[in-house]
Amino acid sequence: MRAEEMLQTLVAHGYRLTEPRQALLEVIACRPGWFSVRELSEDLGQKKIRVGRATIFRTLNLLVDLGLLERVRGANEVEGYVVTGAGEHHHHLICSRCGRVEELPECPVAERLAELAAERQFQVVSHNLEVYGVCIQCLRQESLEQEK
Amino acid sequence: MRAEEMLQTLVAHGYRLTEPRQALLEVIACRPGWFSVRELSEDLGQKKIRVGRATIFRTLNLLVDLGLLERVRGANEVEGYVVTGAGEHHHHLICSRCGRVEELPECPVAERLAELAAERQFQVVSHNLEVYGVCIQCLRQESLEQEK
DNA sequence: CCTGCTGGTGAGACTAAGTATCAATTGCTA
DNA sequence: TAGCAATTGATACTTAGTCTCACCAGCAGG
Repeated sequence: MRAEEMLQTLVAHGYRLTEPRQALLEVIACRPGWFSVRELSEDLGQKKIRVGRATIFRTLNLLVDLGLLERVRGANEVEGYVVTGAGEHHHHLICSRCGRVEELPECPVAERLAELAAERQFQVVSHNLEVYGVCIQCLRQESLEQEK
Repeated sequence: MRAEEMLQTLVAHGYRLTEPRQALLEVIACRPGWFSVRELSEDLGQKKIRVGRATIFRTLNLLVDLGLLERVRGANEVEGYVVTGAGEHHHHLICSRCGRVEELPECPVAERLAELAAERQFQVVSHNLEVYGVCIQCLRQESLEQEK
């Protein structure tokens, strides 16, 4: 998702189009997959843009609320975020090697979960699925290295 | 799971049976469901038992490694832990009201996830599912309160 | 029962995420 | 272009979690 689009969404929800927000969105849009707040700060630092810590978190929360971002615990157990198309329900395949994130086109839980929850009379409000593994690119690279 | 059993597991794996570990396990065993480190510390404080921060985290990590505990992000987005029967694969229904945790008897993801991942040539190593909602007890209580 | 080796502990400093406060600033609208 | 409300940044704070290092205590072997 491009920075432009995210800005549009902000404006559409009545939020102001400020300098720090633009800077943040640009940096976020450049990140291919999962990122931590630390990485974000570093990116900003490299671009010589100063944005206060508080603003970073405020903006991240905003984006999460709007469904543009999602909080995801990375493979290394570190908290971070992932850009998501829009507010729809979805899950991710997270590569433990490169941190890249692929979106799952459908929810592999929905059906069976509904049944199980009904059995136990548990009212499901939401759920959260994170899948860890190795993506095809990293698998290939690995087998190349082993050939040497 | 009782504190005794957890101690047995520790010993069976060659770990020593120390004072702080016993104290921690007892407090953990008393917790019905999800708990944060903060709650744990408070419980220890109330019982007038002093255990160093480092030891708490060491022990928690140990228990996670042994599969007796699991790290779970609570409904309020706070990190915490949950006691799990043993090292097997399982998931949880987490009640956002009372924090109680029910174990799911089967994994509602396994089948469909395997298919989806195969399609995209992603090698799944592990996955993590957390389900949030309201448990039957809290639902009942709620409807009682509304009747008034 | 005692002793020593080694695993375990606690204090404390450190990293990092995330929140709260509040005065100063800046988008936007009229 | 003036003004108001939304936004910002500095700063201090909370909590999770790690690391180090000197000290301590389980437990095995005598």
